[in-house]
Amino acid sequence: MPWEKTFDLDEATDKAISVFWQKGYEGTSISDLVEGMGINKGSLYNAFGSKKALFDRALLRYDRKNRQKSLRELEALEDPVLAISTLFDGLIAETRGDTANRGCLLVNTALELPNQSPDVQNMVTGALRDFEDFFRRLIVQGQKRGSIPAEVDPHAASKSLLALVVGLRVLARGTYDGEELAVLKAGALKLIG
Amino acid sequence: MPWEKTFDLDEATDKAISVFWQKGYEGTSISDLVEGMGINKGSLYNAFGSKKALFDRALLRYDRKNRQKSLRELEALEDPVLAISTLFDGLIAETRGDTANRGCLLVNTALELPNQSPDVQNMVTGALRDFEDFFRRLIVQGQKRGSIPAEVDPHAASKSLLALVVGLRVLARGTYDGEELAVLKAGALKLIG
DNA sequence: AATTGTTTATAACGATTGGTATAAACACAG
DNA sequence: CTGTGTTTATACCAATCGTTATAAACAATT
Repeated sequence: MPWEKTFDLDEATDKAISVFWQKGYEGTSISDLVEGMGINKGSLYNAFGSKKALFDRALLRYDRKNRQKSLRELEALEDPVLAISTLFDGLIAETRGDTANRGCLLVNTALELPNQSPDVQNMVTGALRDFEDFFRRLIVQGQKRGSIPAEVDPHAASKSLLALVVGLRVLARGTYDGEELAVLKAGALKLIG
Repeated sequence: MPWEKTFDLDEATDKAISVFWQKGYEGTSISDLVEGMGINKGSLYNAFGSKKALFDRALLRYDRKNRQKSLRELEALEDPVLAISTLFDGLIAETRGDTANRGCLLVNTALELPNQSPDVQNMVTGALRDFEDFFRRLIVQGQKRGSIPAEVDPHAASKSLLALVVGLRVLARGTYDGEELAVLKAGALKLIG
């Protein structure tokens, strides 16, 4: 048995994420990927098969490492209002550090949805519905504990919060700066207060 | 003086809008435009100069015919809460009729902002800030008339409303259907109530 | 009918697209 | 040292990209 791979697939995927994130799927060429990932074109096709397959893998990994991880940590706070407040603080802090205005790969992809493959469509819609469920669970929990008024409709409020997050991500790509986005947190809290 | 043009520039631009709207700027090829606009490639370049120039013109016209027109009509209602309520009704009705999930050309472009030309960047950010100003004027007006509580912060609420609209437009591209988007109206009214 | 400028169709431009092929360089196992 | 299989570099593929050029068909004014 000879030599079993040399570069790390996940590391290479992380670099691919970075490229897709900046340029979008359509706007990214194989040359961009070869340059950004630091591997040869032959290795890329040998390891990942195609541009589309690489994007699928990159998007899946991005979602797991970012959205899923964050939501898990926030839910572990066991304090719904604090979780939502902290979520927005995090989004705003992330935007402040995002000098290239990359926004969120998931939301960027959500806007290209009709032109994406079914695999990608399912991943994106699944992630967004998962996000909405997260908000709904928090609201119900908060109402049980009395920190969120019973008049709040969990289904309506969770969808509104998701729309607010998505809107924030879009506006972060060049329209609003960190200071302007910060006021959206007040809007989020108003939706559950 | 000979023959002064045969096809209508604005009509042709409308058809170009339709193509860009469905496929995005990057995803639209000259062939797509020639086919969709029903004119020859030579005529296209003679009349519009370049793909980029055509997109500039298309985006400008789209904004004027849609966003600017709608906001003007809503402001003429002279009833801030009704105006915002009607705005969301309109967005939801538009989404229901949008079987191709085209969303909003302006928001679609806003998400591609960092990769767009300065002209386009300025047009998009200008339009979004104009949208925010529209909300702020309505809120101030509503507070004067007593239909909107004085505790509402016009600057924060107007930005939150804009984010909600933008989020709605993104989620309309394949994640939520008309019925699900309808609940966002309640969220908007809560932000000013 | 001659002039003028737009239309069309068609061909071509160089550059780039996503993807494949090839062969030498290389790293490990036996 | 000999396999085995990955890496690299390089060349290549047909197709498409945005754009320009050409020449015939056409519509209007003079």
